[in-house]
Amino acid sequence: MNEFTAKTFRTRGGRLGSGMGSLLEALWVYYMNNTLAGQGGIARECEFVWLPDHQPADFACIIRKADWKPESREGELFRVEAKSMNLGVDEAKGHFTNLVSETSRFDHLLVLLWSWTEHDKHYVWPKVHSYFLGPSLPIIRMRDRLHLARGGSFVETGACPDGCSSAKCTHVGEPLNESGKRERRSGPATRKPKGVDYAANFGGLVRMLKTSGKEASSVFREMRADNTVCHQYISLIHEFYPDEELNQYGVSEWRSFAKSLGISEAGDKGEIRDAISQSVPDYRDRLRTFFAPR
DNA sequence: AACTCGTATCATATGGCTCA
DNA sequence: TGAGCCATATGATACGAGTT
Repeated sequence: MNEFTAKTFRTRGGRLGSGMGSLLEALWVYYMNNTLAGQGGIARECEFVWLPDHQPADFACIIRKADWKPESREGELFRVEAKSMNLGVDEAKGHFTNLVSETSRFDHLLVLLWSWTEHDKHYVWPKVHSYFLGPSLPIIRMRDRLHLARGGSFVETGACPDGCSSAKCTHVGEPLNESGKRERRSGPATRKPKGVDYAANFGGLVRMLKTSGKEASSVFREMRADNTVCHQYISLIHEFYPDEELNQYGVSEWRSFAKSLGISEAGDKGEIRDAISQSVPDYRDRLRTFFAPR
C-alpha cells in the first residue's frame, strides 16, 4: 500500500483534513481483495465490499456467490469499521461510536495510522505507519466502561430523557456525557447541547483511553490486564501517542516500575521511560501485568 | 532526615465548537 | 458528517513549611 501511495499521492503541501483517510481506507479494501483472491482455499470465496449508506460500519466481508442482504446481514461473515488517524494533527480524533447493539460478534475495527511524510525536499506522501485490526467488541466494552467511569451514562430502557414509550424508543444505549448531553446525533433531542447538534467526543480513538481519577484508571488497568485485544490496542495507541502512556501512570508509578526492572529511576517520566524502553523492549507487556489490579 | 500537609503552578481531560 | 481546534475546570506534581 505504501509503495502505491508513495507513487500516486506524492505531492507538495499535504493538508490536514484532506479526506486522505477515506482514500486510504478504500485502498485497504482493494489490497485486501487482491490478497484474498491470491489465497487458496476458502479465502478465495470471500471478498470485501462497501456497505450502502445508513449502515453501521464501512465494509463487509461476504461470500462471493451468496445472496447478500445488507439489511439483515445475510451472506456476510463480518463487518469492518475503518478509521484513519493522521498523526500530524494536534489532536487526532477519529470517532469509534458504534454501539454494542449495532455490532455483531465477529465485526472488526480497523485503524490506520498515517501521516504526511517527507519524500524529498519538496514532496510529501501519506505513509501508513501502522494499523490496528481486531475484534470490535472488546474495544467497545472498554470504551463504554471508561465512559461510565468518567461520569458519562447511557440511555436506559424505559428511562429515555425524551420520555419515549419504551416500546418505540430509539434512544436506548445512546451515550450521554457527564453533563447529560448527547454524544451522537441519534441521541435524545432534549439532551442536545446548546449551539451544537451533539457533543461529538464519544469514542475518540485516543481520547477514549484517557482516564482521570482512581476509578477510571483502575478500570483501564483491569481491561488492559484481562483482555489481550484491549492491551494490543492500548499498546499501539501509546506507541504513537507517547504522552498518553506517560499520563496514564503517575511519576511515582514510573519510578517503582523502573525499580522493579532494576533500572535507574532518575529524571522525569519521559526520561524514566526512555531508560526502560532501551533495556526492556517489551516493557508494555510488563506494564500490563505490573499494574494489573489483582 | 523522613514524613505530612497545604499551596501554587502547570498540564491534562473533556465539553463544546467550527469548518468544509 | 467527520476531522480538527479551542476553552477551561479539574487533577497532578513540585515545593516549602511545619512535624515527628
